[in-house]
Amino acid sequence: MVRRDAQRRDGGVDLGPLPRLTGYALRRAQLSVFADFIRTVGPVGLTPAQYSALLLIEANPGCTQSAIATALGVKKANFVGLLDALDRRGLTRRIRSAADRRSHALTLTAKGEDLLRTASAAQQRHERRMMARLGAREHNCLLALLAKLTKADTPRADGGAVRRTRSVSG
Amino acid sequence: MVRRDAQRRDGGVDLGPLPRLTGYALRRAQLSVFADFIRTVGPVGLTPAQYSALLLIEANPGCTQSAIATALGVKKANFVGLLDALDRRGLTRRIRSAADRRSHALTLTAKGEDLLRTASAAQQRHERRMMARLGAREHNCLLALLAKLTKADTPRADGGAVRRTRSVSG
DNA sequence: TATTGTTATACTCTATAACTATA
DNA sequence: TATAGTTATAGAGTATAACAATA
Repeated sequence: MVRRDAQRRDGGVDLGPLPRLTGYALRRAQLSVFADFIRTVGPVGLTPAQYSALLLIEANPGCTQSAIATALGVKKANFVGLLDALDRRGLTRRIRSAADRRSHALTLTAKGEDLLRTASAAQQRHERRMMARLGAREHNCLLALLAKLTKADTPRADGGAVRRTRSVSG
Repeated sequence: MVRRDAQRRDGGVDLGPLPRLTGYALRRAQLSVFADFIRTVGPVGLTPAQYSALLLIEANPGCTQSAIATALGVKKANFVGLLDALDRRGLTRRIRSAADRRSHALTLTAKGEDLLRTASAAQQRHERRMMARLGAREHNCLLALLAKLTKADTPRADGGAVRRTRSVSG
């Protein structure tokens, strides 16, 4: 019963140890799930990043740009353009804070709330499809494992401070 | 016992339903795992993409560029630069195929095999650390779930053919 | 001095089209 | 006519530095 499991193939090529590497398996799964998300929620007019930004603004009305950006794991500098696009479409609004006039209080407009509702309906169809790939119990198990895997590290975006990550190019 | 689980916070902001979205949880976990990979294997001189390319070439000596690129889920056009970098460093070699003179047979050089061995030692330290975050049994479970989640879809890179994915910008 | 939002910039990834040389 | 490798290019995503306004 010696199962040759280093023999998994993809279009005729031996994948070797690749499918057993945690990072590689995560990357493939993530791309697969995002592809379905984009097919399902994309037609509403939102990318995954935009959808998650709207969700966070809805859950934290009046919150600051930096706070949302950090929670999303996005640099504040890169969050500006993302917000600009939502603002331009009249989905969100930036309001100068009275307490601290450097910062913006973010809110959804009525139009933003409407679109978010539509997007969330699509998102739920997507989510149900992902759950169907695994079954409810195993899907729940997956989410727990992913949270556990993430918890240990993940000091990302601006809030992260000291972590260096020095990219290796070439 | 009504657990308010829409109340998970990150630096003072309510994450709402975000942590329960499969795609979002996958993205965060993947970034966390890749960050550890880069810290551990990066100093050897390989990115995750380069490491996986070397693994595939080692497992399929003489294989064609398109075959490797497709198996990795990379467009053949984008694989050229990746291979160029490895070739320039003397880790891989492209040999014109005698049978079909359009294609290249890819192989590792002795230097490439050496570096891959060093990288794999580092990769195993990384992998053990990821396993330690979950425990051996649960880590195994995670890999099984990810494979199941990926299997259903994933028609990526050049081989994918008809799939469109139309990106949503703005 | 430090922080918020911003601009500018650069580097990586990814996607598409078009070319060449072979088939 | 189709395929393998290549080039060029454009779009996202992400990283850093620096600036104005405000604290």
